[in-house]
Amino acid sequence: MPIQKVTKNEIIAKALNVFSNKGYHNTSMSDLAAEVGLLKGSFYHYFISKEELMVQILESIDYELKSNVYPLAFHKQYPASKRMKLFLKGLSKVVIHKNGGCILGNTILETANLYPSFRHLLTTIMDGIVQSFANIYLELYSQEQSQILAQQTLMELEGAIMFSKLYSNPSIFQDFQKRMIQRVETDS
Amino acid sequence: MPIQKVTKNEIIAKALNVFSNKGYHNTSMSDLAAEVGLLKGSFYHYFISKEELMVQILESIDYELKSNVYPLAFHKQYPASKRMKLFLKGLSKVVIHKNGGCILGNTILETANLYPSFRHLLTTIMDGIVQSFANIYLELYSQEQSQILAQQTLMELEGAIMFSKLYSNPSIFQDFQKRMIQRVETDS
Amino acid sequence: MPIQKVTKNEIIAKALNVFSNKGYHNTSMSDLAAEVGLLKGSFYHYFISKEELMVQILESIDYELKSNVYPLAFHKQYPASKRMKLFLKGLSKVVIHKNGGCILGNTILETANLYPSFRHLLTTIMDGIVQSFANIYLELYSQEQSQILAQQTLMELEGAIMFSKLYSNPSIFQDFQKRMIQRVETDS
Amino acid sequence: MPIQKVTKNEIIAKALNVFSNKGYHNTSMSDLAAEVGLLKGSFYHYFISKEELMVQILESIDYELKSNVYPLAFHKQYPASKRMKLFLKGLSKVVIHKNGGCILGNTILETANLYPSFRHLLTTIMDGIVQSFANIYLELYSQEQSQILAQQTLMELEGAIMFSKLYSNPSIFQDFQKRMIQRVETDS
DNA sequence: TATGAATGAGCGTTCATTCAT
DNA sequence: GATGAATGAACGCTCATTCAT
Repeated sequence: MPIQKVTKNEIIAKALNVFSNKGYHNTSMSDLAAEVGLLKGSFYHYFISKEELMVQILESIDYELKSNVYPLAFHKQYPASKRMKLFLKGLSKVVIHKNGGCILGNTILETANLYPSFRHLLTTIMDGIVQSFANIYLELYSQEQSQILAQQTLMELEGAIMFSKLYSNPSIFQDFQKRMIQRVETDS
Repeated sequence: MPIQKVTKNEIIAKALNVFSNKGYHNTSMSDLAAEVGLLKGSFYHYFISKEELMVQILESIDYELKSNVYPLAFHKQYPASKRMKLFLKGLSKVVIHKNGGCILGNTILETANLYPSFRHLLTTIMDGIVQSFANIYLELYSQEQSQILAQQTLMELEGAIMFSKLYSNPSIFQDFQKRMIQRVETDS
Repeated sequence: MPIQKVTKNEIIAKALNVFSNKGYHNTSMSDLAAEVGLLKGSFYHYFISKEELMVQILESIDYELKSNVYPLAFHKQYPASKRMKLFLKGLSKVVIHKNGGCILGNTILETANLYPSFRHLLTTIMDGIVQSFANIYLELYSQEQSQILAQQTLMELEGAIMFSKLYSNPSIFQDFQKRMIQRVETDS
Repeated sequence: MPIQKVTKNEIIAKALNVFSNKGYHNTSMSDLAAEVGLLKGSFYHYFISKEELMVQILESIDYELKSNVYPLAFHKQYPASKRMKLFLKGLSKVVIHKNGGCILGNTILETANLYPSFRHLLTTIMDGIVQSFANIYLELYSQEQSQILAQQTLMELEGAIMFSKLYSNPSIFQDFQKRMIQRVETDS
């Protein structure tokens, strides 16, 4: 076998970081290649285009969430507050990158109108997150209320990350998390 | 005397629209010039750079909000719900563009880490909006609670616009507005 | 007015030469720019793409032939042999370039199946040349025979240029010309 | 022992087809590898370069013509017209590919000035074809006249193929064939 | 003020080729 | 013999910007 400097997954992980920090259009293939330690041209052995790379990043996020994060919201034995805490932690790990904000929010605002291939994946992921939140709320609220609360939660989450980024102040997002956990605490 | 084809304000208004729809990095000076009806070279008589143009756009937004929108939230005779309604309407007019979302949110996510000149203006504007919301909430809540609610409101607003854009569904943002108005309704 | 290093027509003339010598695909925009004394990027002020440049080259050939060459074949007072001689000379001047062969033949073989925009122009030009030959033959042959002979003549012309190029021997094409002139000589 | 996925001859046959359709410069090694079912890297076990591949294609054409096609023109018992018919048929089979035209004409126009290694082979082949035509004409014409007619025939053949390609009309080439056969028919 | 030619760097992508495995 | 990762140069083209006119 030939020398393998990197794996596809390593590229996806590193590219995700660069995109998070610089945005889709402001990230060049050179930036990505440099981050990975390849030449620009070599990048195309792994991904046929910049667009396809982003698609695969989003797919890997979708997979990661389905495998490891959504289940946290559906855990049978934990109370809502614990599930909320674990879910937010897991979600943050996959989707939020220091200083760069949330890859989902970033990508939605920058590209949703331009790349249908992105939009479809992004809606799938956002739907999945909302349903997970909704399941947590179901412990305390009606079906309908849970749905609404879940959507609001994700909206506020994206807003909170935006604020954190603008003010370079991570505690804004941490406060948001605490608020969400408290909301589902039943201190009987 | 030479012909003046456009005014600086006209350029700012049109450029704001283009940036809202295409994003900062994905908008070229050619795009802007074409929209305004100037040639690329002529553009530089009005704005020395793309960055400076965006700065002036943000400044004009700041000015517009201070002049015409924040006062709506401080109106002495109107009840909170009416002020909320008027304020949201005024804010949307200045800051939200059809399909393109909110220029503030877009610009924060795309550029806050890259252009300090943008960041300062954006914080000023976001602070102003939060304080306006807070003033509305003050009719019903404590100082501290109003502050928190105001920040949450703006977060959720940005999230709601993001959702509207992703799902191409303006009613998500309209529902958000209704929710905010109801929150401060005191139907005694 | 800004400094003008070159005119569009100069570019067309020089690009025609380069394309004739190197072929369409083997000619890079850098090659063309260098020939003209511009940077690659500057080229795009004159032609929006390589394809469009070739289109305009073909259009200028069509125009040149219509203006100055076809009329030679329709000259009322000259005998067929003189018209043939003048027409071949005029045609060669526009369409054949030393060592590079015939831009029409080259472009047909290399691109006719790839660029519909080229094909349409090429057929127009080839039709015009055939009709001119046919008009010369009409002095001695029937309508129908003239048509056939005209087409054969252009075929042989392209073949003769191909041979000249392959053997680096211009006299092959010159012999062809003599043969064509003799064919319409009426030595009464 | 390692698997041999293809033979050199198979590659040559398939590459000939691709080059015929797309031209030399517009055909990439990836195109060729894909057509053959090999990966790009594997290709270089068979041919050290794109140029060398084309050389071997031309050599194989030369060989094929010498083995199976030229003899048709020298057949002792057949009359000129039958030899012409068989020879044209045999020649077409080796050298002409549907839609793509004649590999010889294509390659001459595109590369004769660029690759001396091609030029030598191409002249050898063209000479061989001319001599075969000449031999057919010898039945009816003088040595000298046969030579001239033979060269003219090949020129017109290449021109006829060019026209067929430009107008996407194979009957132009078929008409040419009929004309050549009739020319040597002696209907006594 | 407006023009548009020119720049030089950079874009995303493809090229022919190499070579350790 | 076959692989496919890697190269480095080049591709066609666009970028933000400059400036003589």
